[in-house]
Amino acid sequence: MSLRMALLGLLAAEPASGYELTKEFEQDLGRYAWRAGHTGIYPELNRMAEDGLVEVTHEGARNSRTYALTPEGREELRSWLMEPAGQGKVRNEAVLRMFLLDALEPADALIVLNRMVDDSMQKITELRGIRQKHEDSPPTGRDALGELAAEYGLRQYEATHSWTVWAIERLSRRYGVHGE
Amino acid sequence: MSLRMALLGLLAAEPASGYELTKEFEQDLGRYAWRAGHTGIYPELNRMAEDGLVEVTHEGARNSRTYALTPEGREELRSWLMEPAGQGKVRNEAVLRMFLLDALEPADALIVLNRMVDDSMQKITELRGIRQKHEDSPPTGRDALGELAAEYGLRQYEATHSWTVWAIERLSRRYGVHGE
DNA sequence: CACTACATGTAAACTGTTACATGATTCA
DNA sequence: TGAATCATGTAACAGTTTACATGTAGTG
Repeated sequence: MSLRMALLGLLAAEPASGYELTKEFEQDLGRYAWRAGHTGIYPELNRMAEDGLVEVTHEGARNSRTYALTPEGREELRSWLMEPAGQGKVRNEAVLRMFLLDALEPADALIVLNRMVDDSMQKITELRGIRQKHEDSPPTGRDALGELAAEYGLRQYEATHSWTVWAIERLSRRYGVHGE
Repeated sequence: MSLRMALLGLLAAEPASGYELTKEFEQDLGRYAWRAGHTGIYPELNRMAEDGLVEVTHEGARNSRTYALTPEGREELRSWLMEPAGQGKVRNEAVLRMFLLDALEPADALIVLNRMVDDSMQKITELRGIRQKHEDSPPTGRDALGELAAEYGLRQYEATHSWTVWAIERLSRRYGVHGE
């Protein structure tokens, strides 16, 4: 159901083909929120068309079909977004790795943690650059989702970074291990 | 594969039965990292036993079986944790909802965002309480995973909270909508 | 003409969820 | 003894991923 909502959300911003939607999932959406590949997306678009949530508004070169929301599709998305969310499905491999770090020898855990510090710092720098670009020229249409995503991602990585630093301190408090 | 690693990680901290592991997934692990129910866990434990990664060390009342890691299991977990992580699988319904908020009318989006502010604030308070408890009596064994989780969750919700506040400001900048 | 990017699809395998099922032990 | 919790499982279904498959259009 969430894949369906993700597609409705993207199409709400602006009509698009399955191919374009697939690329969207390779960006921020797939990075922070929901992963999907073209083999899931194309059949789902067809089912959504059958269910009257989207319609083909244009057929272009190379057999491409541009989909747009129908009023029913827009309403379906709205009621999903408005309903109380509850816990929802969570599945994040990176976070799982963090939780299981205690299973490693302190020296090994430190290697992994240091790698995480570097990675998150790099992402933070990258996202601050993107934010600057957004400030210079505010994005519109589907790109506005990228603005939400960049701000979310930035805070996310800052949180991860701060956690990692804490975890390294915790390690050294416990075992007196010190990294560079 | 990630479910398998999650189980190995929990068993690395301390031997447990499928039932106990299931409850663990209902706590922080299922909340932030990886969701799983007993119907997935029991068959996976059996497969892992076949593969020599875990073994039954004790059979107790009510047909309960306590599993422990074998050396092979420990090595499997270690190499997974040490290998470079890449992007990994991400699937988070709550984040998806955030990204798609732009599809709503500003007034509706504001309702949802205000709900998010309240929710995240409540979680932050809750987790600060848990952290205080951990400081008073440092946890050991499998509970230490809860300490990692609580610290991670706290930073996570703080990031979410900060993002939501930003998103509300963004809305009012764009449309001049104001919430309470 | 070769290569890359565009554009869509199916089938099998794998993973995960929901519904159903069973029985043991503890506690009021 | 009835209810709650402990404890494990199977089967059908839903959802995802991987591998395979095909053809079009533009670029050097």
